[in-house]
Amino acid sequence: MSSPTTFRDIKTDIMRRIASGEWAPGSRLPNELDLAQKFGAARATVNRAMRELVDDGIVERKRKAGTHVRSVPLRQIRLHIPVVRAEIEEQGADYRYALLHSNIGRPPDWLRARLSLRPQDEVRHLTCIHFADGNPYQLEDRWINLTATPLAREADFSQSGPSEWLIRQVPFSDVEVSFSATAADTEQAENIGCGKGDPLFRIERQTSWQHQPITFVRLIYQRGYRLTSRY
Amino acid sequence: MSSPTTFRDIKTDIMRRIASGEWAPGSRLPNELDLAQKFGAARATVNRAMRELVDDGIVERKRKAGTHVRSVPLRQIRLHIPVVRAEIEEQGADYRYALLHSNIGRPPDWLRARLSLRPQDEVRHLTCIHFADGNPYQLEDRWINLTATPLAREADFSQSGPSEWLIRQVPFSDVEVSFSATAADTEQAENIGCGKGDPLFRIERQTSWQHQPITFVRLIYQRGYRLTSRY
DNA sequence: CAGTGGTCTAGACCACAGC
DNA sequence: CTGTGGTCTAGACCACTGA
Repeated sequence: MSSPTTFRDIKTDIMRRIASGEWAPGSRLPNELDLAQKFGAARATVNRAMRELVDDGIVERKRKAGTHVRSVPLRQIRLHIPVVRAEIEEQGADYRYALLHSNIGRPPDWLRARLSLRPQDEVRHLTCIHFADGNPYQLEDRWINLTATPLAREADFSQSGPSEWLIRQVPFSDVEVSFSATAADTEQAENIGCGKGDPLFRIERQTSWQHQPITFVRLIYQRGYRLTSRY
Repeated sequence: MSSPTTFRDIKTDIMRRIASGEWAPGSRLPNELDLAQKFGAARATVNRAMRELVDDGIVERKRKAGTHVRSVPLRQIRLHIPVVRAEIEEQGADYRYALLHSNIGRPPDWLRARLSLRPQDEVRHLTCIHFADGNPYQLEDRWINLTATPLAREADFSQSGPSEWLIRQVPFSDVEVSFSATAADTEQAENIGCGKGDPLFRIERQTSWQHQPITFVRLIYQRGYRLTSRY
């Protein structure tokens, strides 16, 4: 008697059949009960395999309609956005942080629109630099909604960055992130040590939690930075 | 009699306790059996909730050691890298494609090193433009390993791009992707219609399948492009 | 060695949505 | 209306790994 069929076996076999063309894009797979009999497994085991295939963007499922191979496989990656301190220390470099500027006030219009802030909301605005081995690595331009996180009004960001503080205050959040390229303006060029107009990699991220806007941040990386991921 | 506790209920409750500080970062959660009793659910239900929490980067689990709240929550996103045709058409714009250049030969050294190609391997090199409403949207610089995908030697890429062809030939793959900013060189500036030295968003992606290198591609986007995602 | 998570089974009820 | 996936249960065996 051989060991029982695992959900991994089933997943692999189904992927093989899809790759081989036996189950073409758009075609319908047998239902769970039939597959369970075919593989000699319980329906729950087949179900787990199928859920992972959905998760991987390989098939789509609908009640009654059944399971279909996606006609265009969904190209998706799991991107880990590193916390800058950890990223630098993992490279074996020395991490240092500096707060350039901090103030509290009414948000500018573009920010109010972007975060859907109300007229009475105040924000704390911070600009910081993160260094690796003494060289500028990342500029952080951070806005925190004080209505959502009132403790940020008095928090001390002179020794460590607002990211690390926020992640403790708000462990989960809904996030919208965007990646782009930008040209260094005069101030950025000076702070990060590159020429004016040099291409810099930029991440913008706004987070909210339970429909309340928390923070917006713009991260500018040193010249030549790459954000890399495998999947 | 109320309806049974769902894995979602359990997940939500655990997240609430973590957010409230009841289960602090680094602390150990009760084991599955205890949680199952506490929630009045089967162990399998608790297990599913916990597996999702692992997946979301909120907890870590090890046999015997138990389940611990991650001390630094893992910031990860699910990034959907759009197929350029779909991306353009979803914006309601007209998609057009042009092949600029195609040839077959030995790979340059940097590519051989990057993809771990063997001395006898040949590659097909293609450069293409993707247009949105007549404007250059993306430049594609594509290298295909002909040993892995011999059909690419004769394939016709004059009407549609190699991405769409490859995705049909190789539905799954292991991928390494990187995002960065680059300055437009003379040729890129001309092709994409921007100034030389302008900052451009770049994606580089190399894919393999079953330890065999398939392709390397460098995508350069029009000025001002943003890759955006929610999670 | 023993506690913990990893997984499978067989059966059940249910919700949704195509037919 | 009925087929299909979505989920829960109770129980079992096993594999890893920390104490």
